[in-house]
Order: sequence, then structure tokens, then C-alpha cells
Amino acid sequence: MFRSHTSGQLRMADINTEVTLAGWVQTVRKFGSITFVDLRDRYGITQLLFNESLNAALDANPLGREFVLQVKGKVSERSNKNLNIPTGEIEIAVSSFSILNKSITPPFTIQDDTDGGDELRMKYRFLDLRRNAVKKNLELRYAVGRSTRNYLHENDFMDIETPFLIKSTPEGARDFVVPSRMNAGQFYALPQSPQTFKQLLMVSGYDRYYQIVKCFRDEDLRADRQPEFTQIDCEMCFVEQEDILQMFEGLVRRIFKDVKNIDYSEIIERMTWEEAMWTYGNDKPDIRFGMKLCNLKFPSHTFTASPNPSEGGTFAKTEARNEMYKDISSIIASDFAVFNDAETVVAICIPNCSDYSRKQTDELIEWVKRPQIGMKGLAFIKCNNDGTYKSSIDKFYTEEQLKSIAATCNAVAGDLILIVAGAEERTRKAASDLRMHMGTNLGLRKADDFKLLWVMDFPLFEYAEEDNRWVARHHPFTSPKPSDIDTMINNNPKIENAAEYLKHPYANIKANAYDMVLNGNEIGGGSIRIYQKELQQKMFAALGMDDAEQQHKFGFLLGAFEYGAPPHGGLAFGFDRLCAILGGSESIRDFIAFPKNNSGRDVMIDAPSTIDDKQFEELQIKLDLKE
RNA sequence: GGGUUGGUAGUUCAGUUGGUUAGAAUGCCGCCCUGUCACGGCGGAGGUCGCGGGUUCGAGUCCCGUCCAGCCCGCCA
Repeated sequence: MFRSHTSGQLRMADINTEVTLAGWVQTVRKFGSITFVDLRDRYGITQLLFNESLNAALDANPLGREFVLQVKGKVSERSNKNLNIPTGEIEIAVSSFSILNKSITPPFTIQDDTDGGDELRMKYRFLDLRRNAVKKNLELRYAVGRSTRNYLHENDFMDIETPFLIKSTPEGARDFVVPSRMNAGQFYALPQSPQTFKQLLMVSGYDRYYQIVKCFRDEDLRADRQPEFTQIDCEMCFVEQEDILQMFEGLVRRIFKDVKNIDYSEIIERMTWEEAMWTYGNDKPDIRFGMKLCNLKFPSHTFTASPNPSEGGTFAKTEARNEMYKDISSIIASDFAVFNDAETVVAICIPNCSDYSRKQTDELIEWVKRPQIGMKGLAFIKCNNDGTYKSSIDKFYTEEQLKSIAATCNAVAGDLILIVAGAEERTRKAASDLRMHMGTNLGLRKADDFKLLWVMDFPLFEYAEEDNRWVARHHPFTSPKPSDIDTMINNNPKIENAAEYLKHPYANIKANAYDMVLNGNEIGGGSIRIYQKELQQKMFAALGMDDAEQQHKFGFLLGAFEYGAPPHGGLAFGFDRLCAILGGSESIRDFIAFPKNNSGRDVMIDAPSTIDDKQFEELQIKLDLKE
């Protein structure tokens, strides 16, 4: 028996028990003739006391950090207690010890506040994982997974594995490919998601499926994006959108309860994509704080009629909306060339910031001028507490006009209005980025404050400029809104005038698709799928696939749809990201045991790497790298 | 593909206007210490200033190139 107890287990009640512990040496504190050692394992730290009688043995077998140590001894009450740790009232009076293995000096300290930098920690990830801080994240991940499995199991979902070696269908993200030895010159692809397999499982009648599953995408990385990542992948049949939303609201509430002990009982807000873009400039808005966008000028065709579930009616018919904004539009249309030439002018009202100094406003101007934001500048209006206005556009607008702009922005005395102007898409995004930036600056984005949101009714198609064609915004299996099916069937997808693609009927087709958003992060997304062969073919055709290509890429799916495919839909959560947000982190890396770095490298095992000539021979592949 | 920040002791960092022998903390090694728990005290070792080139009497510092890492944009159905 290596150990009778763990290092996190023993308490006052265990006094005088003879125990055997095994673990790693955290620290050695020598006091002449007595020595204290902190012994660490996954469960905690227990102090060991080596008294005078063991000095000769310790001299012969000196201990060092991270040595693997086994000790026998008696649990004793400490004369000086450390109430900061659970085992702090006791210690082990060691009677004998054995060094099970030595360690060289670790390159960084195995502590919560380690001195190790990211690069080093990743190279020695096996040591980093010994740290409490990382262990806690993996424990949280395990808890989220357990909670998920329990909930889905209780709701009759069945966990079914799907293959990793599948067919490359480069629609959307870039595939990772794997050469086939037995089929020389041919390649498997690793799945970007089990999408088509879970749909086939629906055809097979497994009406509630789930899988916590690895997915692979060969795209550039970010703090919250890894080339291999994990999804909670779910699909149901005989359901409408509402059934799915309800089911997975339930899952998220359960996870909050199980993992964070939070009763998330409030209604989860719903917002159309158009509303999100109009009021937040972003399809995954952080609704923990206000500072919504104030649209002062905009292209009249944007965000046309769109149902708004939260108001039970229409968001704003184009004409009615344009009428509503007529007055402010005419004020904005002054002599100020920047606003006059701009397609879009958007303001954000920052509460209680009218006292910003020149330096602070200059910093914001520099911030929006960075290439990542790409604005030419930033105008501001300070709504002073004395009722006057001080702005960077005083030359172009009268006090009365500034007052009207401020009123449109719902600004009150003490507020600071920031205004960006330019091309619609970029400006809206810049306004959104600025809003998030200010939210962070003002401390309105607290890691322990959680706000869920559904964003719904996404556009079905997106325009791909480089190919001058439509691409599926979600994926090509997403169904259009029933009311838009005719538009899709009766119109030619061909785009005659690339500059005016927004006027093509396809630009306004909405999808039965929904994203779940948590604190400004997309944590899950899904859709009601197409289940009729004809509509699916129409969809593929809309994306520019002829019959032959459809058969080559998705013949299996079209074929399956001929054998009684049920109506179905589903959703997938980004498991890593969900864990990171619940853990209060922006980066998912610390919630993955062995993550890759920014360049997609595993610096610990040094992958990817070259392969042997013999392997190339077996694959019948010759390496000929392009310049 | 682009932007940006960084790379100096095992580690985390400082290093002024270009100027003597590149510093601190921590870790490591040695000695001392019977109640520490961030133990303490004394002493010691430890540097290809990422790499290459240039400017200069002189470069960690300035310039050019390059590699690596972090963050972001593009990309990510």
C-alpha cells in the first residue's frame, strides 16, 4: 500500500492515527535539528515534521522540491496552527520515509502565483498542471461535463460516438486532412463538427443525441480559439425552435446551478440578429451593461423589416424607421464633411464621463485609429453638468443642434458622447468595439456577473466577395424561415451586381438559427435543419454547387433524406469557451490540459513535426514545399 | 496575410540622453538556526542582453532584417 490517506484529508479527528502518505515535496523548511516538509498531492498539502532522530537519514537522502516522497508517521496536533489551509491544525510526525523518485529543480515554482511565464509553463505543462490554479480549471471543466451529461441523460439524450476520419467538404472552415495509406492519394478530413452524422442519426430515429466531442478547424488561433476544441453537440427530432431553446436553457441553468451554485432563474432575453446589430453593432452583444448604439445616420436599406420577439411585433419597417430618424438625420447633415461623407454615424453615450481630460479623449481617438479598429477619428460631445456642451465638433454644430444630438442619445448632464463615422459595416463594428472597450474601462464587465441572451433569426446567407457568391452564414444544412422559402426557391441566386448585393432578395432571407450568448461571447449555436431533399438541393445550388458536386460532397445526406428524414434541429455549445467564462477567464487555454500555442504548436511535445522518409513512402507522397 | 507588445541570470523583471566591471527579487549551492508555513541570518555561483547585419571612438540601448512568444484584425459554415 503506497498510501493510507491523501494529503488533503487528515484533520484533528485523526490525531494519533498511524498513516502512510505519498506525494510531492512542495517545500522543505529546515531548522537545525528539525525539518518541516509540505507534502502535496491532488487533494491538498499536509505538513510533515522530521525530528532530530531522522537527521542522519535526511543528510544521507536530502530532499528537494518535487521529489516523490512516501512517509509513515503519526497524525499530531501542531503547536503552531496554520488556519489558512484545511489540514493546518495537524502534522505528521514522521517515523520513516522513502524517496520514491527524485526531481531536478523545476524551471518555475509550483505555486498559485507561479513565477513561470506562459511559454515556459506550456513547455513544462506536466509541471504546470500540478499547480492548484490550473487544477481548479480542469476540475471546473470536469464539473461542467458531468452536469451536462446528467441533464442530457435525464432528458433521454443518448451519447453516440461519430467518426473522426471523415470526408473533406471545404464549405466553411478549412479542414485538417489526413492522408490514407491504403488509398494512396486520397485523404480523410477531421470533422469540423459531427454535423452530418448527427443528422443521419436523426434519420435513423435516435431522436435525442448528444456528444461531448472534439472538433477540428484549420484556421488561425486566438485566446479563445484552438485548432482542436470540444463541443457539446446535440440534435433532436420532432422539435420546433422553441422546444430546442427551452431544452438548452434548461441545460445552461443546470450547469449554473451545479457548477457555480447560481440559480439563474431570470428569463433569458431574446433578440433578433437585426436588433442586435442595430442596438449593439454586434451579433453577440454583452448585455450586462447599457451604452447602446445611437444611430444618427445610416444607409436607408439596412436592417429592414424584422420580427422582434421581445416586442412581439416588427422591429421597424424600413420606411417607418427612416421616418423616425428623419429629424436627427437632417441635423447631422450639416457642413461637417466627415459626417456628410459618411455612410453611417453612430454615437455611444458614456454615463458620467463628461469630465474626461484632453489626454483621456486623445487616448480614445488613438484607440479607434488603430488598424484593428480602422476609424479615421472620433468625435465627442461633453454634456457638462452646468447644462452647456463642449465638443470636438463645435465648429460645425450649434449648441442647439448638439443638444438635439444629446437628446437622441438619451444623454444627461455629466455624460460623454462618443461618435464614429464611416462605412456602415466598419463603423458599426468600431462602435461595438468602442462600447466593449468603454465597458471594460469602466469596470462594467465583471467576471462573476453572468447574463445570457439568445440571438435569433440570423441571415441565411452571407455574401462572399472573393467568389461573388452566397455562402451559408451558419452552415448549408440550416433551414430558411418558412416565410422565406418561396423567396429562396423563386429567385436566381446569381448576383449580377456585386456592389449592390444587399439588394438581392437572398440578402434578406432569414434562417431558423439561434446563438446563445453569455457576457458577449457566443457559447452555443444551432438551427432547425433542412430535412427535405429538394430544399437541401436548392440550398446547395444557392451556394453555387451543381448537381455533380452536390452528389460528390453530400450524396450520402441527400440519399438519406429520401428515406423518411424527420424534422429535426439542434445546437452545439463551445465547451472550452463555456468553461473559461464560468471560470472567469478570457482565454480557453488554461481550461485545456494540453493546449496549442498561437501558431498551432504543442511546444511540449514539439508538434507538428516532420515525418520519416519511410512514412512518406508508405503514403506514396512526395514532399515538395512551395516557396 | 496585416497590426501591436515583448524577448536581458534557472525564473520574473529593471536597465536613464548610446559611455567604467549589465542590476534587483526569487530560485539554486554552502554554512548557521527546535515551531516554521512567502521561515530567518550570513556567504557564493550564475549572462551568446533571441539571432544576423549596420551606424558609432563606443550599442542591452539607435537603424535594417529575421526568428520566437502574447494580444488583436482578416479568417473561424
